[in-house]
Amino acid sequence: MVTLAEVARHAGVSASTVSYVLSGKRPISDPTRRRVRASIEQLGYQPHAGARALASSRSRIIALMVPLRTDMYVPVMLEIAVAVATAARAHGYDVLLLTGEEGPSALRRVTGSGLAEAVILMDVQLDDERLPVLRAAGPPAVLVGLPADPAGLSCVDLDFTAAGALCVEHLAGLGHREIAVIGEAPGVYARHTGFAERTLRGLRDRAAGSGVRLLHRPCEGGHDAVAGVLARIFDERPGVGAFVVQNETAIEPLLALLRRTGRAVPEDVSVVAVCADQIAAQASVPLTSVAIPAQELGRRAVDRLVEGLTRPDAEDTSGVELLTPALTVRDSSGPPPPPARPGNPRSAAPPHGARAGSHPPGS
Amino acid sequence: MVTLAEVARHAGVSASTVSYVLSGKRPISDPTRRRVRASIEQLGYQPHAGARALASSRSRIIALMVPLRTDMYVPVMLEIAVAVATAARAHGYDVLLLTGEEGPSALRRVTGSGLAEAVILMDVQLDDERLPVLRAAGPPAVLVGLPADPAGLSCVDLDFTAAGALCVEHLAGLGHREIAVIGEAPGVYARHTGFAERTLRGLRDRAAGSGVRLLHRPCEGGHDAVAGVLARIFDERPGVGAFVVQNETAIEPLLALLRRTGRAVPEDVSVVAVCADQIAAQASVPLTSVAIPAQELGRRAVDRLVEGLTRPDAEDTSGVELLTPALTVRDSSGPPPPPARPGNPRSAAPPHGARAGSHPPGS
DNA sequence: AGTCACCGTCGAAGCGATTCGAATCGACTC
DNA sequence: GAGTCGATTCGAATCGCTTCGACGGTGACT
Repeated sequence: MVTLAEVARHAGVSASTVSYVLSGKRPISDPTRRRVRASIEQLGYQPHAGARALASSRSRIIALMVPLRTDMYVPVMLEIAVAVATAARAHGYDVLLLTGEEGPSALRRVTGSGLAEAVILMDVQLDDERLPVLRAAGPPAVLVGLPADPAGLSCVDLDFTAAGALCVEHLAGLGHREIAVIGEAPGVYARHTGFAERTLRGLRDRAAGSGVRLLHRPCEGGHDAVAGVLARIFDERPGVGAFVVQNETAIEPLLALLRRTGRAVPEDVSVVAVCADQIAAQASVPLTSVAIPAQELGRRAVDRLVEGLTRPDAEDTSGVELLTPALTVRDSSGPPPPPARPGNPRSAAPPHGARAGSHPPGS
Repeated sequence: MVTLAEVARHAGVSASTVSYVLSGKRPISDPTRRRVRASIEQLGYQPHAGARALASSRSRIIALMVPLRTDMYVPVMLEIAVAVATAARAHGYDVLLLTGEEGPSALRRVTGSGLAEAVILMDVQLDDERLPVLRAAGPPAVLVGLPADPAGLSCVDLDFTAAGALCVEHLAGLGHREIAVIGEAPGVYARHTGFAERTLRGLRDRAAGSGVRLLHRPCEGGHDAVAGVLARIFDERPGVGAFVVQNETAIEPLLALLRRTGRAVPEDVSVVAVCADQIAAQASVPLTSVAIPAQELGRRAVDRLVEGLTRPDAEDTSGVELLTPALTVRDSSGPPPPPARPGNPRSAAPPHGARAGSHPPGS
């Protein structure tokens, strides 16, 4: 392995000079710098990470803690993780992957050993057990998500409340007055995961303000679960004309079930989703949706962290940053069908018909 | 920050003694060890990662390179990544997250700087540009996936050839003689991603050996693409009675389209998938499937790596390890329908019928 | 011409562990 | 009773880099 000293000898300067060429912390004359650069290139020198971390007490590593349970929002999680890694590299940092399994102690470990300078936490619970650790010995940290009490913490998240409001607004604007919400699995609410509850609040508040009736049902993933929930919804509220879905695994089952029961989307029923753009666009009916800006979330988290790391004077990096949601109109939302009139049997409850289609699809 | 020296002073021993207590590389008397342990505990000592890496030239970090494009197999990717992180921790290693973006140079960087001791590569192409780097200056590495020429490399993967064979075997055993394969996006084959081609080979070989006609069609994700592919398949081979799907985004669209065209699964058409178990189980028809053992893959990769790292004498850690696939029978596969006879209009081409269903689902 | 800044570079002192040879202390052998 | 051996523990060197104070030289200013 090539060391700083060898580079120095090769370039005919002292080790410290090479170091300063690399860090730019002191002025080095142009010819010298050129010479050193050439030697570095020629010898293929790479500074030793450990030695560097030891001497400077800066590891240039950010720890990223992803939840262990991969039962939720998986594509978004990975997208955020990749965005974090990419953004971190752009700032010269590397990313250490931590799973939730070790819990709060993992934070102490990587932080206390100087392995990581800072941490990014994903999938934050309203009352997260990792927060006390952060507030106490607090390594610099950014949460992706919003806990119940964000005081003193730095958080980035989508404004899910606004996202919920946006959905209702869109549907109400089209004329809908009865909306059903198909939510995340009950467990998600039980864990008090912030985004789910905030979305719900946004939905409810805006519904109340717009004279819209709202029905919310948590829902496990999978076809059968969705079928059950859907049946109950139509049972309780036969007049429901629009759905808001915040559960990636419920989307296709929902669309399939609507189709099978003869409800056309968007002619008979509108559907709006809160999910990754790609999923919305690829659904069997391209869905009007509020996207979860995974890339942006990851990038912002890193940017905030790095800013706090490089300028420790500006202590005001804490605080909550909520990204403004955007609703993309696709093919799944439209005005409610006209009220039932003679000769038009299909309004709230579509007609019963045979179940089978005939020719091959697309023909 | 607490240092080794402070612990030593507190325990009344020398620094080296503390070090040996920690590493166990030399015998330490019981009372001393106890005393040192107590001091460590009391002071909350944590060894400095950088210093340790410098002195021992072992960073206890494994780099994990995930592909940048997150357009494929996302859930599996994340599951493997998490499994790798978990397994690595069990061996006392941490995991550094690298994206494919930086390409081969990222390998040189983390490896040359001593940041990571070894690497795990995911999403390996048949002719991967990262392989030369590995073969040349070769840091210890394990590939998850199988390149064209695995000579001198350590690889772990599912035996996709066997997986393909297993699918055909299962369907042929049920009596099917015409099978259509809905594959990954054309781009995946164009990139020569090993697993896709190997699965295909397994399918074809076994089909040839079992007197089964096979039709393979790559397929983009999303409803429309699947519709097009499906139409072409039925056009060319009206007698197709079974599908093998290796494309997570095509599964639900396929099921939906089959339903819509009046083909019941498994009565009229059988479907077998190669995908994550969870997806197969949660599909609108629980799918008979060959699972991709993500956890196992991640764990094996780490185990191999750690073994090679701790016992450098046994140089035989290279070589290919293919996990044996297992087929789980669920609800989507069954014998083909009896040949058409008078009064039974539905055989290869189901009857044309009205499109709408009537009552709410589940009622 | 002498002094003062200042620029560019050097030398040396750490950073906090690991590791190897050597020292210490009883116990035991001859 | 001196020498030896084994079990422990200590001291010092080392890993490769950063950083701070110091030093020589040049140009400006008086």
